[in-house]
Amino acid sequence: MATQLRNLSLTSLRTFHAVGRHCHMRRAAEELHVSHPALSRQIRELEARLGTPLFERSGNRLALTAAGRRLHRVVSDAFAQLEKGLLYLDPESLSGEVVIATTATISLSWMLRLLREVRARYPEIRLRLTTIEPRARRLHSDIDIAICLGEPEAPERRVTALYEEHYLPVCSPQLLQQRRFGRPRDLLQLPLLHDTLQQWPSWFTSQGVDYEPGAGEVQFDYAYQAIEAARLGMGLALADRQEVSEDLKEGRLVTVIERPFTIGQSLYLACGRGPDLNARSRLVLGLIFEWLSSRGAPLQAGAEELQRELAAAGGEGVIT
Amino acid sequence: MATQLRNLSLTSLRTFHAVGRHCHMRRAAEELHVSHPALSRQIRELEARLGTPLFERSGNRLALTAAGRRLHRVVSDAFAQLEKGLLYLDPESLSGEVVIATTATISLSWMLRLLREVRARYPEIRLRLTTIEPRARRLHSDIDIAICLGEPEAPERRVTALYEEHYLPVCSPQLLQQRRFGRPRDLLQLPLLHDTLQQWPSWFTSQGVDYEPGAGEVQFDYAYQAIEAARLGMGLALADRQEVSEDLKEGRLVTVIERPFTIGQSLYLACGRGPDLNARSRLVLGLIFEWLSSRGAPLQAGAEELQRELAAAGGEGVIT
DNA sequence: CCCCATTACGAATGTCGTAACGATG
DNA sequence: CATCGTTACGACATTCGTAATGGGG
Repeated sequence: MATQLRNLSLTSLRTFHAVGRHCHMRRAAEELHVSHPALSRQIRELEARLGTPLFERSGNRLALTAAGRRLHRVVSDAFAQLEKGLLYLDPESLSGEVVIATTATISLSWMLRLLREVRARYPEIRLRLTTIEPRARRLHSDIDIAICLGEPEAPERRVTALYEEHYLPVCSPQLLQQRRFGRPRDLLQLPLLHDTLQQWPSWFTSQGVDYEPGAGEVQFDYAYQAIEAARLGMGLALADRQEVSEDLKEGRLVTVIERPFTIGQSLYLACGRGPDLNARSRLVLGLIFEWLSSRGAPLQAGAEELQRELAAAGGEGVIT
Repeated sequence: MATQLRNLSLTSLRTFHAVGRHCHMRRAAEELHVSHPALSRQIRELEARLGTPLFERSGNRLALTAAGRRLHRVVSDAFAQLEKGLLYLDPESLSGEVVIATTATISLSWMLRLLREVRARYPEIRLRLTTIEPRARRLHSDIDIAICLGEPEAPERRVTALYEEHYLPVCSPQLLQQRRFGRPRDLLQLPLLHDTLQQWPSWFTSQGVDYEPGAGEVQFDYAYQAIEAARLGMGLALADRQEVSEDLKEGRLVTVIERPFTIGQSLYLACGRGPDLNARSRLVLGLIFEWLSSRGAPLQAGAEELQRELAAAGGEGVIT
């Protein structure tokens, strides 16, 4: 059994790809622009190398064996992957700018890390990051991709809900030390860090606790400031899980108590429709989706649909 | 720009795979058992076909261009996939039995569906499903793979925690109708379905509600019986999210209220260690992990490690 | 002066197409 | 007897290896 790829002729795999798809030599030969006997010999050679029949010959009919089906699945996947990867090789088609707009909080929490990944893969793409206000409704026309908190008004663009924000109380592990906070009311022992969304009161209400301002509380304009303050051990911030996922993974922040809490606030993605979406933006979008899903963001149905469309149009590999 | 795979010689891709890895013709030639000039021409031909330089020649040094890095990533992934797929083609190495042991509830909730998938892919493998009690500590020696509720005592096996059970109140959508149950105590309006684990009282306690047996309650021995009763509209069952994921997806059951609740009960996987784990079992394990992760099971760290080991040893594609 | 990549040319290998064969329904 | 897959054989094309060339350090 030659299980090593190096012992195989890759042309025979390409042949097998076509023949396995049609299960019909004549048609496969037509597709490949070669004669039928050529295929027959390629297949036979491949089977000999593998030591396993790939087709069941019953009379004049061809049918894949179980091993054949397995190989065909693998070969099809691999070829599809190659085909997709070939789409965006040409630096010419990538040269140009992609303008990304998002809030200051998102840019600090994950967009910058993502852009580092984008640049490593596609250095030909010039990137520009524009900061917008959290509830911005209008988008400047030269923005290619926008990630907004709240639904923007952009009828000429494709607007997709990404995921609903899911807020967690987080703080520095030093601040928490060994203590455990089992009940929501225990959190009032620590200073709370607010931003203008003012979610702490509704969080306590949702947990059935009366909230009253306590000692050491600080009010910020933006969430990223409250999060940075939490990193510095200044108190408890209420942050979206996705926005602090890297902090949690790397231990700069810890969750204090696990309670599901949302205020119906969603992240929205706005991009050009079909032809208005250039190849560069499609690539960046593909990496955005890979980034979010590889980090467990609970993508909404519309977002997954867009992701599939992009993948079908030709995405690439996996962020490592 | 020839972005079509059919216009490329696949041997040139194989050559590129080696040369790109070494960035050194001489060493790559050694690996492929061919002469250096052969590689040089293959690469040059490939670049011509693609219309894009893949290597930057500065003096005598080779370095991948951005396009080259992208192509190399894609090609490496595709070849790795092929290589893995080739490992388990031979029906000979698969012929034999795999004995899987699990609880009655798990077998009905997802194991049978998974086995259908396994059989479709590897019909050469004979499958046997053995039912064990939820808290079984001892495993019969001819079991290849066991999925247990609670940690089994099996020092000679590799025992891995899969995920912690996460219980949800579920019922038939007909029973729920249009009503919404915002507070945990509202659930007492519906008849509760119990199994011997008796988790309803602790669920209510965890939600700060005093529980007292109400009208229409039914007590079963096993969880799968309570779940089936819930499907039939007999009342509310408390079921592990994973165990009812298919029911939720297909609308046979709906969640009544979302509250995180665990009782520290975990699913454990027991299988042979290294050499005791035959190829057949490895394949089945690979599909088990793909099944669970593609359905969003919150796998524990040890489980993901085992999954990676299996993938490295040679798994296959994705369950569709 | 050594190491490396590239080019040139004759040789070997592999692949292909045409034609004939065998089997099936 | 029409269709299909397989085998046989001569021709073509690609790829290879050896030897020679040209840059860099």
